Amino acid sequence: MSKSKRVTIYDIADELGMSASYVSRALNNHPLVRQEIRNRVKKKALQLNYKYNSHAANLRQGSSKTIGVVVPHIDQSFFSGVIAGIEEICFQHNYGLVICQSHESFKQECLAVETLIHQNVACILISVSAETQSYAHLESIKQHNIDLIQFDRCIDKLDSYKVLNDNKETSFNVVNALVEEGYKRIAFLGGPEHLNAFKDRKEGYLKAIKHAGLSIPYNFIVDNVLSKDKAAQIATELLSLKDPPDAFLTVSDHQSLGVLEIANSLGIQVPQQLGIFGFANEAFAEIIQPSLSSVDQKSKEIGERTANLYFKNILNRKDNTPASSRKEIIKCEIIIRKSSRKVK
Amino acid sequence: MSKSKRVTIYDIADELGMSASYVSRALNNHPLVRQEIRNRVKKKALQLNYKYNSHAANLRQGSSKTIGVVVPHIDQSFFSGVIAGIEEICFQHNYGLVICQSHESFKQECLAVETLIHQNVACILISVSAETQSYAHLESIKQHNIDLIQFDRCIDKLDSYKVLNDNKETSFNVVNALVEEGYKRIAFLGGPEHLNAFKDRKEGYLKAIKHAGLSIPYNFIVDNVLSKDKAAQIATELLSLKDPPDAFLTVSDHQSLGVLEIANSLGIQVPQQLGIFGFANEAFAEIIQPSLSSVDQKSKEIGERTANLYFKNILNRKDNTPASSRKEIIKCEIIIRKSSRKVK
DNA sequence: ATTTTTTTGGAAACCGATTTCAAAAAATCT
DNA sequence: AGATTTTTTGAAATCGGTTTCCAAAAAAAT
Repeated sequence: MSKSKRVTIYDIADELGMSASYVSRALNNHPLVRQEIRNRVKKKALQLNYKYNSHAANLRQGSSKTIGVVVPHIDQSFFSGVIAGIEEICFQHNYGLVICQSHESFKQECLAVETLIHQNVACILISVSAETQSYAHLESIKQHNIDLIQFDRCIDKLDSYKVLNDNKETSFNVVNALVEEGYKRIAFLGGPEHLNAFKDRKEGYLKAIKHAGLSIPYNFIVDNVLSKDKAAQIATELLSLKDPPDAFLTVSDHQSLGVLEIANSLGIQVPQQLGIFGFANEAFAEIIQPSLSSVDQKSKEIGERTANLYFKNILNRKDNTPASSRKEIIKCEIIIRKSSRKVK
Repeated sequence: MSKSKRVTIYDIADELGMSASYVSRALNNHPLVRQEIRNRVKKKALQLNYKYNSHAANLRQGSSKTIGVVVPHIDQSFFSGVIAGIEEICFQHNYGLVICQSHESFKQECLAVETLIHQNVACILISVSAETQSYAHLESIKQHNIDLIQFDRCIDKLDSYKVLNDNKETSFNVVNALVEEGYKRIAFLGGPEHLNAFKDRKEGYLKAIKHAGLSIPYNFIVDNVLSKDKAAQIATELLSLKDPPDAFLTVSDHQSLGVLEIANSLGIQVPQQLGIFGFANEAFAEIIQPSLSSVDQKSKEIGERTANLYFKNILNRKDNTPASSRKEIIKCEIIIRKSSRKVK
């Protein structure tokens, strides 16, 4: 009795002297089966330690109650926050969750998508890798009758629901806040421009600069310096100019940290002489001295909204939403801390 | 031609005028099929946009190339690190990964385990919830021929592979390091004692105290104060004693942060008057001022080792390792920063 | 008492890949 | 050439729920 075979509905059927089809219906609360029988069957199932076999059901039904997620890295706080949100919603709907990392590699992203197609997931939620420029692999998802939702990092040209932060507006508002504090020479440290989130943050910045009528030297605007070290290097250069910036807006908190460290080492007072504003509201932002102003991207909410989009707008509904309105914008929260608060 | 049916091996077989069974073998590089035919079949598969159906294969084979993971929270840095490690190894072996959160709830943990059994995963990797005391649900996993590996938070009595940090030794060594720095009145802020990780850290602390021959007032040792706020509260009490502690060892960096903030507000110099040592090496540990000494738990390595245990020791092997040696210990790395370095 | 409707239940096909078993084809050996 | 071995190839069963279609039984209506 060691290699016990799996208990199936046939075993239950035998024990109760009925047919497997009836057992199936009973277990699924089918209206054609009386409550009394449902109870009897369920009791027996429990007694025999029966476990439903998803694969069998999925094979027959052609779809699985599973959602696939592809992110660049699970262990980045933004993405793990999103995933936590997705998981919660899926759990509520009794859906499973399969998670893949692309490691920012286009090739691995394609592989992940393949795997999810094989698994016959109902829907794929994806935030594309930094390398991803083409999207045949995403088109292929739809060809296989699998729904697709993009979040955070989206391919614009691809027709799908998209869940995004209001990066441009937020960036615009942040600059306005800096201007109100009295900062005038605001530098910008950006990320790779082909990712919409970073592009939008830059656009918002530029718009606000224009709106405020400030004149910013061209070399105050630097793209593609996403790491702390690169940011520190640029900060060193800019802060040793004759007319240095009096504030930095960066697209990540790590960049801001780099700037802050350089300011400290150069004896520049933050926020009095230099304002610093980050993005992402990492755990350390409120902890460091001076505390770092930043932008909360509401990662968990992004996850929840993304997953809900599937359950509310796509599932059980012919989705004829016009392409134009297939965007959900999650408002960021601007958190002003000490690093950008010059006036009391 | 809208609701196109899924392309199967039968379609490929038809097109090539051979049987489905042969196609299956060709796609799987079965030795009985010539390379030439394999190529031809694969080419046609690509051409028809054929996608393998995992469910069909899983149903037939009775096992899926999928691993299930259950953790309390995905978005805690330790666990997201572990998961990143697991994912990497699974990806290498072309295994899928299904991730569930227990949210520290016993009930949700049971549900998650159920789901994974339904999915017929090959193996479940689990770090139990804080609520989990009984383990019938974990026994049930084994009854269903699914392998089980515990990591970090383990039920000792349950027979399974276990992957753990050397919490006790590390804690012992940390206290020794504090003693060497000249700290003598070392307080301990612990976590819930029914979780082995926290229990072990306390034991290591006690052992080191004994070993160093220090006498510590009983009220310097406080259990179950895992949050920053609780730790801050206790620190306030202890630091206002006539003979306060001159160092704190805590079981998390958040606790240490609480202690640090209180020390700052009381005007107590860290590390000169008070040494602080955390656990987990959160991102903020090296960033705050003074930088926080902490313990790197090597979360990613835990994930890798846990997953590898399945692929190397369990899969394709009658696992007759004696229960005693079914433990993998991952050595922590002690990172001494400013908060505990009194002497230069 | 007969017909119609409703309820209750089961037989069998189905989903798609795998695998066993055996037959057909090719190659090798008398 | 015929017999034997080896290599290719395929038919059919299988995994376990789901679902369609149909039949029998019970209840209601005529």
